[in-house]
Amino acid sequence: MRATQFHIKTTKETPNDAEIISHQLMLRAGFIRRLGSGLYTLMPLGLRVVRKIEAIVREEMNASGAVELLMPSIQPAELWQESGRWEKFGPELLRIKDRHDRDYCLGPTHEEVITDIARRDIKSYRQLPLNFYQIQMKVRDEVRPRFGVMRSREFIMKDAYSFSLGEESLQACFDQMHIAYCKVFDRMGLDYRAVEADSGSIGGAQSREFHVLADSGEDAVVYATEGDYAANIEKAAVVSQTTRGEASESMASIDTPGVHTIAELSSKIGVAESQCMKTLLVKGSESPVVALVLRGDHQLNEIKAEHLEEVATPLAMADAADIKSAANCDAGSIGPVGLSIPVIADADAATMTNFVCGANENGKHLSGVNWGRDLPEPLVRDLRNVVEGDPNPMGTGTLKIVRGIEVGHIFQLGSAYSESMGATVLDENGKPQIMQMGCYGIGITRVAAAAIEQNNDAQGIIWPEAIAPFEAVICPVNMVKSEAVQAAAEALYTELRDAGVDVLFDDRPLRPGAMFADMELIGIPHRFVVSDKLLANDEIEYRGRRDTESVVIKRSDVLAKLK
RNA sequence: CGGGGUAUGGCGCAGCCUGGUAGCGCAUCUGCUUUGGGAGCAGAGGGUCGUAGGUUCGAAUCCUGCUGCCCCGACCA
Repeated sequence: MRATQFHIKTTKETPNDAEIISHQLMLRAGFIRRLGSGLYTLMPLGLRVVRKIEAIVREEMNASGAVELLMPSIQPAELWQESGRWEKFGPELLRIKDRHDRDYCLGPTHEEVITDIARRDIKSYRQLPLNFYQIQMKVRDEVRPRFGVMRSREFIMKDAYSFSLGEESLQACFDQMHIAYCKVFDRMGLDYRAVEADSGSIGGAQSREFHVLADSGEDAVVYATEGDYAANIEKAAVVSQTTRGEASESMASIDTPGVHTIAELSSKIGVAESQCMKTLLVKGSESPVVALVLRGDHQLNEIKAEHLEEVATPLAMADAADIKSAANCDAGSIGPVGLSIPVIADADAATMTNFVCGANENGKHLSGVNWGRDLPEPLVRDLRNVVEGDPNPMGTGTLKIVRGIEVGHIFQLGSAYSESMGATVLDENGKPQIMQMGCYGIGITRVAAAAIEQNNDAQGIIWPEAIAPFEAVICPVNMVKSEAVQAAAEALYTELRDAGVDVLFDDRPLRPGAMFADMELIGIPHRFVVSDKLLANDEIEYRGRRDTESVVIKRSDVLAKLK
């Protein structure tokens, strides 16, 4: 590709509304252009990157035996009503009406459509297992789009759906996707982890997320210092090792006017946060509200809480009126003593002695409180997020926490959709069986952003070679004045193209400094400079994007640099 | 959904407080010079100041409504 026939539009200034580095660089280097909140045009450079990511994904999906198709992005409401998600999905589902006033949505995912196809086309166990995939635009009306294509309202996703007879076959499909995903991210040269994840409201089955590690990641990923345990913090189990000591203080009331948070309480009365008790009221499934009790320095894990049968799904905090009627005080003064609602304590909270908690009276707290003596023993559950240093649930080492960007998710759906939508096949006995499904996603556009988060410097982007918009660039110095440089650059361009290199020939009449700066911002992995001075010795200058110095090589050694 | 901010040429901003002919940098175009790290000089084009009202002799500026966008919060006891 010749730069004069392409479209390169870079800017020195950082757009004011881009917060993270990948967003800033993608805008500055001209990979994306914002159209509206969470809506981006993929400019020619950006589209090249996306196409390379897609190609790798497509190759590995095909190699795994999956079959590509393409489903509509507009989906009739009837299908979603059938699966029950028309009501469940919430405001993220962008709903539209057509001219006949019929309801549709813009697909945020395609389980309903693929299940509809499967139930029509797949009639016999002999056709199974089968794995369909597509690479397509998804639409989610995000509460708050941000970080450019990292969390946008329209994005490209590869989604695959497997159909199996029996759980063993489902597990095999799942394992195969796990392997395929590792190959995909390995080929892209990304630093990633496959972690255990919560399976969401559908529940039960296996679920793995693939996270690219980066400080700007929106998720917390937990891994063990020894062994290969890794999990999303939403999922990571706490193995409590503490045991309860003896009660040594008597319960007393203390005045705490204006104290509403654990931090305020801790500093006001000079007691460590870990000695305070945090009491949260949430909507219950049977009783109107349920109390969740945690050590003051621990954080509630909402996913774990939501999975409790006593707690309403989805998790909802009690409102002011609920709190008033259940605890007879306002938020900030609640405590577990004397409550007549179910009290569920985190395992670590349940081993506390002589703790401080709200008195269920505004402006008062209680100190020296002890389970069993001052209030009934609670139900004990794992309610909190793990913290660094917690023991590995697998028994070896301790846990560390890093930030990750979720770029892939593989997930056993089981019969969640096939059952409600009647997707059955006849088994070898001629009996109808519900198909077992799996679903497997990769956020294509998000991978591009994640790769930049992980690979950049002060000059700009440093693309991993496999997904760079161009593998190499030819930079002629002062080509307008030198026919020799022009001829040599053209010859090199032809040679590289003939060798199958995806090369950009920067034939714009720019000064060298401007050209180099552009190419470094754009992040092309290999640069070849052609100049009169070098040509005199039959030489070319080479510089890898990560290199700090250029090297002069023989003209004949150019191709070797790309191996 | 709650709070805050913001809207001025393609981009980034000043001007607004204290009303009086709309300005700067980048980018763009022309010419000359320059040509190994985002060139210099000279010139040029480009803005219904988000939108609808109001106040005023006069509004980018003051007031009101609306809209877009951005940030924070929506894990808290």
